[in-house]
Amino acid sequence: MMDDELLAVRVAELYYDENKTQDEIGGLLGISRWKAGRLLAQARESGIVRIEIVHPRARRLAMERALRDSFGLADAVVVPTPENELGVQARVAQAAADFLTSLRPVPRVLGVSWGRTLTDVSERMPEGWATGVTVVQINGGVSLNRRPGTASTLASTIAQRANGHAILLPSPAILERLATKKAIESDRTVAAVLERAVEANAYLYSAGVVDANSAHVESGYLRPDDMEELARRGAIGDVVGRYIDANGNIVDPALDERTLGISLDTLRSAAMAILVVAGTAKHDIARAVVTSGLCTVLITDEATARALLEDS
Amino acid sequence: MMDDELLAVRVAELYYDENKTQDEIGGLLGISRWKAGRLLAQARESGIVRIEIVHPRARRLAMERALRDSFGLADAVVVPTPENELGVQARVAQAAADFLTSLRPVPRVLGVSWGRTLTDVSERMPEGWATGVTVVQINGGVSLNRRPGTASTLASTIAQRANGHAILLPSPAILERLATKKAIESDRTVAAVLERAVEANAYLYSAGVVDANSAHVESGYLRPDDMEELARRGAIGDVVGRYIDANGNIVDPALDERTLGISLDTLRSAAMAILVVAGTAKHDIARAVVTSGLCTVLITDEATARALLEDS
DNA sequence: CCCCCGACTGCTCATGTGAGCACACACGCA
DNA sequence: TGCGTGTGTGCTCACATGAGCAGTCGGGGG
Repeated sequence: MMDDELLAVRVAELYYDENKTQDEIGGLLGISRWKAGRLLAQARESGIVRIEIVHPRARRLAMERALRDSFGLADAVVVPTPENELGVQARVAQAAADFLTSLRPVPRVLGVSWGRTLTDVSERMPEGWATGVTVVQINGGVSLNRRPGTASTLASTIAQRANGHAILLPSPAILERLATKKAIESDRTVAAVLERAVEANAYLYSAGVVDANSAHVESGYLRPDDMEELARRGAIGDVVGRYIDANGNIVDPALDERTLGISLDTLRSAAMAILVVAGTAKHDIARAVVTSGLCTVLITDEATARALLEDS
Repeated sequence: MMDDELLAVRVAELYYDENKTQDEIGGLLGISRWKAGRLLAQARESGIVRIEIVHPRARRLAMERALRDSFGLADAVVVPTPENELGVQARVAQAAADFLTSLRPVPRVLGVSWGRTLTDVSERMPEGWATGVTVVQINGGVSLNRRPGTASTLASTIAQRANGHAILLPSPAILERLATKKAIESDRTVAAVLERAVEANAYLYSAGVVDANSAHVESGYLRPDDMEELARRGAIGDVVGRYIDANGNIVDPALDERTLGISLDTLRSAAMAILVVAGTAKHDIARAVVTSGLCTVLITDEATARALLEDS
């Protein structure tokens, strides 16, 4: 066969652009119907024919399969990274909202963390996405945040749109003193929430990075030099307020003791823990979470997924 | 149906990325096999699914059809414009070479013009593209050109690779005086070539633009201020050395009289006249040629084709 | 109130398509 | 030369797919 590739191009053109049948193409190019078919398959495989699904809500199923296999996840959702690099979080948040909406069985109790990403997710939940879901906050809130109440409105929004109700955790994320934390934790109102939190059917959370403009610093729970110290100790980022290293281990036990919310072990042993994470900055923390078994479901963008798969 | 589009995306993903069968998809998404099929067709139509043939030799068959219909061409070849904008001519030249190679019936006598584009075409003709084709030069050569002999080597190359022979036109393109032109034209050697030229089965030529670094200026046939004058008179570009306006009419009859080669009417009444034209600069001259019936076959790039179709 | 119209659905049936198979041919090795 | 091997070809057959069609539903207009 002299120039197979060129012929494959002709076949692909006639098939896809002109939608001729393989038989017609065969007749037209003087080859058998089967040869045309084989050339076509070859063209698709070798990438001469590229089939692309261009839609904001489109997913990358091949990568999802790879992620599930590589990290033993129950499920994975990968959305294409948009060109402008800014809409990534929006895309991923939308994907998370879609995932929750079509999740079966519908979780009766959903544990949620807080942060910019999850706020975005909450706003994208469609009205009536489920009926009667109880949303529990799983770690301390952001009452000190400049935009007050984001943590609580986030949970409330998700709950309301499912005609359910939210159970909020009336506590800071990190306490200054261990004693205070113990005291708050044993308070009836707080303890009751935590009890519901560990019983959740599913957890939805994001992850933060060790960075001076983290929500923890912005909210005043940690100071910039605390961050530097954490980084020095090998912290990669945080999950439900708890700072971990590349292996998913707690970096600073003393600090962790003062952090109020469900434990990482609760997350690890959960039937369903959904991590929503987007953007280049979060590649490392995403890897840490995924490799240390903290999530069963990963929802992310294509670039992050590729980064995870590259060195698995 | 609440959100048809989103469903179409899911179907497309499962069909193209996961190659599930439409029946499987139906079962998976809780819709009938036929609905899945219809959604798929819809997704392709609405552009959610984009099927692209990425190959230097790929063509744009839909545009070719449109060009044939709009301008009454016998045939048209449109190649995708590459990203770098520089390889356009190479792509189009390759397409022209391919077109000639697979042209049936094989022309016994092929009339050729000269220029950068055609030189490119000649170099891309495959060895043994045909057998025994006589290649005739149809307009005056470029003996004064800095790279001497391009016009003749171009014709010779095409002829040699078809195991045929070239008939060269031993004359300048434009003569300084009408008397000289008449004299040369009536010379036996020149007249004989022109006789063969008008008998050609097919013509292959390109087009030039009215510009100070045109090959005509570079070769010394015209001066920069001649060009300005031509532009002032409404000249768009030249075809086989003859300058025309947007309607395909000769701009300067006196100049045209001094130009040696086949007439535009010969071209217009030819059974096959193949115009090879590439690049943004040549959109206008391409339009003039195509609308005034100077060619029966157009070989060009996608951007040029689009420009032609936009205001037809 | 009913009826008509259009959009949508799920079907039948003809056609298009891919997996698997037998053969043919060219090549390298004994 | 004879033999295996591997690639490429055209076939059969089962399955996937699209065109066309009748039934259904819902929303205006008489």
